[in-house]
Amino acid sequence: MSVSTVSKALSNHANISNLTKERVHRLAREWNYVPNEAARHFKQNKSFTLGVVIPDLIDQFFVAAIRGVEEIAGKHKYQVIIAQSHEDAEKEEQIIKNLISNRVDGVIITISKNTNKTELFTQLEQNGIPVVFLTRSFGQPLFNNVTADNIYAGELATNYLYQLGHRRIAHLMGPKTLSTSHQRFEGYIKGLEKLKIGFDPGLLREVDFSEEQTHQAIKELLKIKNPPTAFFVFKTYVSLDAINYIKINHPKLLQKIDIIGFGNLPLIKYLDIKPKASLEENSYEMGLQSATLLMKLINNPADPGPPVSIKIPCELIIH
Amino acid sequence: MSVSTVSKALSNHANISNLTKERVHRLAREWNYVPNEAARHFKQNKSFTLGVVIPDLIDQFFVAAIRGVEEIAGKHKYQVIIAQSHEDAEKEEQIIKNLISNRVDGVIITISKNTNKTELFTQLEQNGIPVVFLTRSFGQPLFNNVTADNIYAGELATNYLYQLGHRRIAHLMGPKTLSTSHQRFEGYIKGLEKLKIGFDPGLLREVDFSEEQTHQAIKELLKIKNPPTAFFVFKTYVSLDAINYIKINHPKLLQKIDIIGFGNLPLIKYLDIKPKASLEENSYEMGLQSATLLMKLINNPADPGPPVSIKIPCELIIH
DNA sequence: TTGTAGGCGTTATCAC
DNA sequence: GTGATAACGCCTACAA
Repeated sequence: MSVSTVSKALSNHANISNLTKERVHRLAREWNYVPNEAARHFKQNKSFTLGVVIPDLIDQFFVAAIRGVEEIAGKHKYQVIIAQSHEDAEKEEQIIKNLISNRVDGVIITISKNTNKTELFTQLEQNGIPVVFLTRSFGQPLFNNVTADNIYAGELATNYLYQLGHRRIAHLMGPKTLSTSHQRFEGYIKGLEKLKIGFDPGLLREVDFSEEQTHQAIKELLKIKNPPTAFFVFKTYVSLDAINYIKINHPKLLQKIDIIGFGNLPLIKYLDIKPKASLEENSYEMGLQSATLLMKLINNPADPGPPVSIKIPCELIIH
Repeated sequence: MSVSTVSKALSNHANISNLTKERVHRLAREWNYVPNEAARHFKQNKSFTLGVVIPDLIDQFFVAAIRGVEEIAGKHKYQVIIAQSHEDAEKEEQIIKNLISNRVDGVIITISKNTNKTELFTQLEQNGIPVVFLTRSFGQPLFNNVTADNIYAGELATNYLYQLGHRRIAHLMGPKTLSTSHQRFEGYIKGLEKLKIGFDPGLLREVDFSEEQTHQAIKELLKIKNPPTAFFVFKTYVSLDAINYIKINHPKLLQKIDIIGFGNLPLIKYLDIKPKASLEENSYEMGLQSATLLMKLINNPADPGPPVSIKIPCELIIH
């Protein structure tokens, strides 16, 4: 029996008789034959692999999102390679180059907070490797992206804090490089406007996710003349550092201050002093959607069309 | 210029003149040439990839260990593929078969709590794919493994609880399938013996890491005639569920009960009611060591030698 | 120092 | 329904 017959039999080609197929499959099992995927990839010029590039696995947001990606990838018999940039743009560049070398069929990426060049990503697309931006994206030019409905969620949070009686609501904004930061800030502003509270620039601080900077921001904000009684925070990990700071330095304020951040993380259930509420970003869903979109792009390479933007709604979870 | 000349030039082969090398490298850069790793892997029958199979990325222990693996892999220009079994032995089997198909050069695995067959792993080794077991392992037959010094750490914990005045020290043991569970239990027993407190089987419960089972175990233990005042727990995630249960159902006991578990997780810093202490497993170090061992095995396929066991010491971190 | 040829495992194409 | 063959891109032994 020839190699080609065997190959066809194994892939259940229509031209092969059932008898032959059965015999081949039986022997393959008997001899523990394992097809060499490397050869297959090489021949087909496909790797059946998705690259996922994220800042850090310690962030439970990404863990949930990856679960969603794996779910979809598995259904398409695709593998997933996970790589962490550790919020370092250079490391990220290196990872992407590696993914190109390895001819991944598509990339899902949450860019690092320091990433400011779009060239690498256009280069990926020019190499026929579609890219989907997850949660963080650039402003322009637009790439395919799946993001939370940040603006609306920002309004939601601001509004809820107002309902709780707060009139001095501060915002800890994310790094300026991220579109996400601007969107969440925009939601905050919109919320304030609708509530007829003016925006006080004195209540705004930018944070880089480091514990020190968060502590510094809270310290400064609590020192101003008419200090905030509530904080709308870029993400829950930052909220936790904020709470820790207040707990230690202003324990009496703890009861009076309310904090809301993005990310309804599993670890919250272990906390005793919880944020007042969290914005559930549905990160698993975001993973599902970005992988679904990516698979679509991979399977229709001819017609990429204009960049797609998918917005996932957030919910306010009160703790 | 021929293909082979170019190939040699790119890999800085000795036989190529410097002039040629320079010219080739320059053009490669200019034309954005990226070598096709798939072809290379195929030809060399190597993938320059390590497979890492772990139960779940939500567990910060594994995230730190992976960081260590990536560190070493990167130094050897190896890629890392991460896959999660979600503590499901079948899913794990599927993952490993996939890794074999993809001809990974080596595997680091933390087996699921339900894994009881060793065949797959001998099969991997028979396929020339070395395996290193991380933290969890089988009793016999022995495979290469990197584990915490569980027995000594168990003694350490038991002893510390005794120093705090406790005489009724319960143990929440991990699943019986895991060698780790037995080792930690052994340490507990040894500790008790050295302290001249007899082992009371009534103070032992097995947990499967689910919240319900942990709650049930604590519930039962607090109901017995002479209930425990301290708990030595298989891992910190279980400790947290235990603390939550006590907090809700026996708030008055909270001050009197001390809990120690394996795993000095980053999330502990956000907790207000912390475990009394945690055993620092040095998971990053464990990742480093297992990857180093694996790279050694990959690079010396001729002489595998007897299975290697590496023990990483633990420290008791008091919160 | 450079070029030639063969082969790695799989699949698509075409001939039988 | 089955078999022969070429081709994918890279590497390497050997020839020139």
